[in-house]
Amino acid sequence: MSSIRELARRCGVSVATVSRVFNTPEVVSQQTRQLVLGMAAEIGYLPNESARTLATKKSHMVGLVWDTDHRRPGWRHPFLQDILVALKSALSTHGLHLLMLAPDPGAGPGDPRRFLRAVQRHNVDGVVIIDNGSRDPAVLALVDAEVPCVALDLRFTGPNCTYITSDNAGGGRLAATHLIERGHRHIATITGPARNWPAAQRLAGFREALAEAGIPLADDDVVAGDFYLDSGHAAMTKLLARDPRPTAVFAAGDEMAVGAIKAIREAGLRVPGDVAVIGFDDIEVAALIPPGLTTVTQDKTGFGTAAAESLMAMLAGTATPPEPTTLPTTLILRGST
Amino acid sequence: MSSIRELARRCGVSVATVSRVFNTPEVVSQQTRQLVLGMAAEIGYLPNESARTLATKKSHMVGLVWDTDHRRPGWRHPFLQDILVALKSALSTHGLHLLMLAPDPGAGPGDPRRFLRAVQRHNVDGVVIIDNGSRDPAVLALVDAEVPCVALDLRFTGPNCTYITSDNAGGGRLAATHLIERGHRHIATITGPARNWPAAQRLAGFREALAEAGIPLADDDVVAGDFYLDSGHAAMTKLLARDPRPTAVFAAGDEMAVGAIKAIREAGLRVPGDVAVIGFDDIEVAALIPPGLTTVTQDKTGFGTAAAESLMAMLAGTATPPEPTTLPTTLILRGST
DNA sequence: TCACCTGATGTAATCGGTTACATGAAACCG
DNA sequence: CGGTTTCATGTAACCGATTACATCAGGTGA
Repeated sequence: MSSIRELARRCGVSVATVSRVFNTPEVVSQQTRQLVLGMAAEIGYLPNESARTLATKKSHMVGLVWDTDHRRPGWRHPFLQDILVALKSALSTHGLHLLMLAPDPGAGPGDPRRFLRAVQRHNVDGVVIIDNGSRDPAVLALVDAEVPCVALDLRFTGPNCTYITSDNAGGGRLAATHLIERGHRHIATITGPARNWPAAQRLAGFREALAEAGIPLADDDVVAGDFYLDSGHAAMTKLLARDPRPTAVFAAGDEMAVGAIKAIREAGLRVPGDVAVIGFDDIEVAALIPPGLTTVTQDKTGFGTAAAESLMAMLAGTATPPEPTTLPTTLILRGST
Repeated sequence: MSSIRELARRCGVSVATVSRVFNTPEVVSQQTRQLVLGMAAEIGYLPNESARTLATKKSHMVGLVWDTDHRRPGWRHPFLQDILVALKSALSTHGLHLLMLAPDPGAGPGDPRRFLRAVQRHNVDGVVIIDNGSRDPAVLALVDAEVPCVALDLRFTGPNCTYITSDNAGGGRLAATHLIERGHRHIATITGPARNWPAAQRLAGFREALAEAGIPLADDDVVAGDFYLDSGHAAMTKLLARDPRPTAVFAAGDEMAVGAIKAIREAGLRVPGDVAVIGFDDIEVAALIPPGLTTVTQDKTGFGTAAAESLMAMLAGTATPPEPTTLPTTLILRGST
């Protein structure tokens, strides 16, 4: 691989001039610029990023901390996967590469600095966190560090940290309103884990809209799941045992909604005839299962672009991190309501 | 950030000794090692990877080239997403980080070297290609380069390139055998694009097994799709118009299988009563749609670990790339057959 | 004519590591 | 006891860029 010295020698100029051609072309004369560029193309010269990073401390890489908790395989969650790939393309348009970080080999498996160390070693310009809500100390260590940091679908803040979430409350409200408009008056909900913030917000919005419409929500009509299929099935089974049974259910996640539909069918009932179901997330299955799951969609592409933009703002060197971004949610009508 | 010189000064040793403590600890005396390690922990010293890479030309990063063709958004395919995350964790266990490469900013959008350039600039130790089969020149440029390279679910070979695929022919055979055992004698298939190698292999295996059982396969019972849902629906519609109509269908991808099921239902027929359906891939939906899709599963985790191992072998410096890996496929029984 | 500015370029220190080679002390051996 | 190993460590060149500062030629204005 040819170095900058080699290129400089061939052009009969100094290394400084070559460097300027690539970094501040406007201070180099037309003539020299052409010469250097031409020769660079000819011998296939490419600046070495490691050397640049060493000198400038900017790596043009964003570190991704993903799925830190191996006991809860968040990586299987299609929603998070969609966000990941959206993030990658958004960063690409800014010329940033995404480094999926392995924990630092010098740190033990439980070391709270295992990701922070990896971040520091690699001189990444910023960090994005995608995780399924486990309050892993290794993640919190990042949030408190001085590296610019953006958390996706998690409410983390810090001196250099902001976050992106959907308008979960608005989405919950959307779901309730839709069911009310469809004429339902006895509506139950399958919510997420109590300590999960997005889940709590969805429930809060849902509650508000019901209250505004003067529709009561009994405690027994609120059942918690864990966002995965089986919990939705179990919760729905419980709800079907109620008397009178609810005519509609809002599940705070699509997988749980699918589980609920399964339970309803197994009870010999029909969707949406006997019980209407609305979900949240709009993952791929939502469109594929019959009769099609009506759901509140989250803007996965928006997560990616918002994260990239927040990061760019912080890289530009603002004093305080940008405000958290809240992405609008919208209703997707399908056959289940 | 404290440097190696700072640490050496504090310990009263030379930088060479400190470097040895981290790279070849066995040549350093117990005593000094303890001293250096202790002081390193105290002042929070971490070796700078950019500097190491500059000196050693090993970055401990694997470049990922993902979804090069924006007209065909392969990133939406759940199967590829599953492979991606499996790859990430497999590499983690080897202490390798995964760098999702953006095209080199110095190259135009159509430049066939836009990924190769990014690879070279960043000194990545190897490259993994995950792509939806578009024969993008920018991908082929990588395959022909001297950087170790592994292609996933693509049949690419080169001087330093090997690939991982499933036993697609075996999977096709599995599907056929299963349907035959279930008593079907008129079996159709929805295959993938003609030029797609995995699709062709699945079809070949399927054909063989039918032939061995003495069951004919009419040309009209073979319809091509493009792996996406709608094409499966369209293909099935065509097949249902046949007289007599097939009693079972093998779809070479789960999304197409789901589309087929939809078409069958819309025609007022039942799965598996009137038409049995078997898919390929085992994506998430397969388990979620009623009645559950019987399918041939690909080992996504296996893709990740095999890729990591092939890469490790090449990094160890073998003369020739390792043989391509073929991962076994297995039958997953669910309700659709 | 001289002092001064401007624009293009060069010199050399620096970023933070690795490593070939040199050094020196202690151990070993006949 | 002199010579040879062996072990632990140090010295300094090097990896490939960036950039503060110096230099120098040509142009400007008084």
